[in-house]
Amino acid sequence: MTRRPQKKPYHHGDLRRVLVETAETMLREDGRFQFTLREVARRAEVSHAAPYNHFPDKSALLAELGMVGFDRLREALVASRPKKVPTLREEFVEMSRAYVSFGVENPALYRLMFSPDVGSDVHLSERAVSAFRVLVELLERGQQDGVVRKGAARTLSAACWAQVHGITMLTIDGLFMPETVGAGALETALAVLFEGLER
Amino acid sequence: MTRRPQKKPYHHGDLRRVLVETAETMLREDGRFQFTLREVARRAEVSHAAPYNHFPDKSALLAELGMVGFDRLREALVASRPKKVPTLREEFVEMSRAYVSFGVENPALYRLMFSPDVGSDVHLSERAVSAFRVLVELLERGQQDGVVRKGAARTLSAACWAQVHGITMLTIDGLFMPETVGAGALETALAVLFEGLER
DNA sequence: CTCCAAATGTTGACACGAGCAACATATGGC
DNA sequence: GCCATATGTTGCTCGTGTCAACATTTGGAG
Repeated sequence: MTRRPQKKPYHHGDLRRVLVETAETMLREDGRFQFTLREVARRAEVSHAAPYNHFPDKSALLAELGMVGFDRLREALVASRPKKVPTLREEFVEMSRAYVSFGVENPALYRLMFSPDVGSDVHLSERAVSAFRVLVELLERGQQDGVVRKGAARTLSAACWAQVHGITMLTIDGLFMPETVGAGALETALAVLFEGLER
Repeated sequence: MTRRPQKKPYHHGDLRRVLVETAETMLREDGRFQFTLREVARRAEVSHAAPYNHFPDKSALLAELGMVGFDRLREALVASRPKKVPTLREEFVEMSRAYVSFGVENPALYRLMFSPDVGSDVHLSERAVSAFRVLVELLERGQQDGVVRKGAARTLSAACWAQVHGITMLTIDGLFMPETVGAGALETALAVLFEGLER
């Protein structure tokens, strides 16, 4: 009789996961990146200090969210490959679109992933590099097929990463809009980039 | 006798400007973007509520700083033109370097310029577009010389902007470092980009 | 010159978030 | 069964953004 499942037990049981998920939801709702630990606790129906049993401080929770974000991004990139056997260029464009879409659809999360608020967490950088590697592999295949110029694949990939990251950020900031940069700017940017990659 | 110049007069005289300059200094010192209105007031040797006579709220001061930042950036771009009559490519590379240097040398300010904390201030966007136009003009000249592919110059410029913005941001975040992206990644990225711009 | 309205500063409040400490309750290994 | 530990709670302290009430200056209008 000490346990009444319909009433909340003293111990939550899986609070850490719930906190992360709740925070994720808040990021998705907010658009703006502005959430408080206390608000997360409130939504999780837990006292304002409870999160400190699972995260040393706020930025640790943010770092966790950032890692989740990079994992998601990585998955989105991997999943972007077209079904039909595509040309490398098609594959490249699809992956780039997937990247930008991810950021535009999750602006607060995306910004968080690159925010200084998460501190310079080593694990976070590792996740970022892990997502980055998906791009490196694509370019390596392109080099084997002779479609992509010679050179260190990770260096060429960095150029691509910078390009899509820049497009994503500017779009989120409302600076990459048709009235400013013209229609079809995304397509143009990707075309310029890819043609620069060709030998 | 009501005025004693060596003692601080009740009215500051030019507080608005001092606040902006103080805040700028703090941004330069901080590296991290983390400053408070009260700290600005403290440094300006003024009461904590004094800034509210000049800015409706914190984000208004931030927006002002952002505008200053875009003006500085614009000046840096304009000043980047090499002395000797250069090829367009040289000019392009120099301007890009100047852009990235600006961001890397003023990380907190640069981040602020693209931060959601400043709100979507219309004036800020205008300043951003104004800086952006320097790039558009360069590409238009390139098109007249037949060095740059045809197409709306502002759309091609957007691709460049995204590239240098991405490089700058990733560098500030410590993700565009040699151990991750290889040595000479900046040069490679700019080469890829420029060659993509050529017809 | 005088006097008042507006501009500009100051003090003191309030609400709220981060983080810490002391305490309460559950859990799991012995 | 019992106690160390993990997990939650309550209640503080401190700092920040913002507002309201009040003080001091300044710049005209008369």
